[in-house]
Amino acid sequence: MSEKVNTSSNFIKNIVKEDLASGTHNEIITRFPPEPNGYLHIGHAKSIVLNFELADEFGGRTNLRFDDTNPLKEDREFVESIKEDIEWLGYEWDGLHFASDYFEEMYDRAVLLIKKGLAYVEDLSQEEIRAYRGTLTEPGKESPSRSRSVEENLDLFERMRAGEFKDGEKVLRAKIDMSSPNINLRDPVLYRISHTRHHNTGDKWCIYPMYSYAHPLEDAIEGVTHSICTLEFEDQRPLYNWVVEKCEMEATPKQIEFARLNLTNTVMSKRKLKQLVDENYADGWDDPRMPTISGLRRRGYTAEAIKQFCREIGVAKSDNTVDVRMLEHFIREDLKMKAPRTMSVLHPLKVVITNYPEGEVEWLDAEVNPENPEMGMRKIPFSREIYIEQSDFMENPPKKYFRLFPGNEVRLKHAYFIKCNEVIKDEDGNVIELHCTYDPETKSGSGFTGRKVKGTLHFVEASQAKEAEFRLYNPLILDEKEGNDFMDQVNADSLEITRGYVEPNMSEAGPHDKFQFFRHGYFNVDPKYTSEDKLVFNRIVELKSSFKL
RNA sequence: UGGGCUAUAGCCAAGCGGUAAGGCACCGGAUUUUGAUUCCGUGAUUCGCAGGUUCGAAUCCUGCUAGCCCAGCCA
Repeated sequence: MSEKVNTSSNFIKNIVKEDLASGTHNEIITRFPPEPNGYLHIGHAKSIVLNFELADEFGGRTNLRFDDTNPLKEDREFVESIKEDIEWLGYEWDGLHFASDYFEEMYDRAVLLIKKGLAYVEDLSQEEIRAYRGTLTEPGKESPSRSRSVEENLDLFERMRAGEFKDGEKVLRAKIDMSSPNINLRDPVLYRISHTRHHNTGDKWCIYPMYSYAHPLEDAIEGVTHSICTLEFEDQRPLYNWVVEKCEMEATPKQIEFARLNLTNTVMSKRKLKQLVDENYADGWDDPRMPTISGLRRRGYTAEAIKQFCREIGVAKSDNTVDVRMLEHFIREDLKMKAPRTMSVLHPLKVVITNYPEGEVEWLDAEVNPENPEMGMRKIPFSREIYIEQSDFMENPPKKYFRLFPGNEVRLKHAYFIKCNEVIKDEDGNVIELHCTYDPETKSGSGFTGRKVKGTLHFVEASQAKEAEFRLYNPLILDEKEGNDFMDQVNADSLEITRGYVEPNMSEAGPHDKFQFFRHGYFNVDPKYTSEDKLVFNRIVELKSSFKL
């Protein structure tokens, strides 16, 4: 299968085309700039696909840059998992950088700002700064520190760096406009003091730059031409441009904002995902119900399906909530030709074929994937005792029920027609076994046309069956449930674990092998819980079905 | 209510003054040894609303309405 190319347009692509046509840029350079303080999720994937494929389409380059300007929250652990996820998605970054690589240059540029009278060291406390900032509708007022001399500012800033002050005692601010209607321009903080060890620079620094100061410099230093971020940074664009200009950066990156991804039945914020993990609603960040890249991977989503989804949802500026069924569509489409078909019984019901010879096992021919004949054939056993799905039998079925019921005949996939003659129940009245007869003339592939049957069931032969565990997932979040707290929307039934049977040849299956369980859906061998003597499958997604009881 | 942004079908989304792409979902129908797949068909006289400009407007102008974001020494 060849990689699909996104031919559709979006406003960012249009900007890039214009910049190339006008000669503003000869090469496109983008970057994916995660903060190493958590795991990547499908929303990040949207940004990753956008940045990497946009540059690639126009022969440009994309850097991976960790925005590690806040050592209080960041950790090495996350840079490794982020790199792993990007690589798994199949992208190769051009340069691998850290914001912290540029701390020295950022410091020098701050000194430049001070010398130009465009930055000053603030004595006011955090609370006072907030009070002086004004409100959304009222202008702020200027701090007494604002009129400090360049010399004094230079001295104070140097002493901030030297560690002479405690956390929060001083701060470096840009001198812009305290009465700006855009609050981001009311003398924003550029540097704060934090005597915190940094995962990259150790104890070298005790002052750290703020995002709004650091980010534009990082982009400019790397020669990024199009700095793509999400909508909430729109108000910061004037500040972004101010920093690039006043710091006299050679390159002039352009910040472009797009709407982040929202998915139905899903929460995407790091805070909420963390809460689900911390309160044990999820089995870690890679729980198959999580929208994290690692969760989707464990669930069984392929990189190709995730990427194709990201390409097809488009890029725009309007708030959006994409139907999660669209994501499901792309994994079905990707696995349709790739995944071997196999029969598994998730909720077993024993069936005895009373007219089949005892002790005999015959091996039937079955296609591995009828949609992809190149995948060849396999052998499956058949004998007197088999398991079928509990939901494939009803003692008193409604109309249009094509499956097994007393007196009805159905086809067993790859095998024979069987007819239900007797229902065995336990003392509580539960159906525990069926007695059926088969018709040897109806063998699959024999060309039998004597009579037709409405239903085809899957089965697993009992003596050769291999036991397995199935983990059936439902949405973690229920949109239709209302609540003030998103935790009220957590689905109490998001995981069903069953034990059943798979075909004997499944003993060869290993972690991350993907299958289509006939009439059920696509499943992935779980890499965490599968062991030598235990096969565990994650249901990636069900097959679509128009069947309604 | 200061500033920024957004509004095209149930959900995404293209469109850039010449008469509404595409995908998902849904619903029909055909084929089917998966109630799957595949195939075929169906939905906007209309683009948040109201005016205006124009031979012609989703596209330009004016006014309104609704939603999202901003008052971290987070990113």
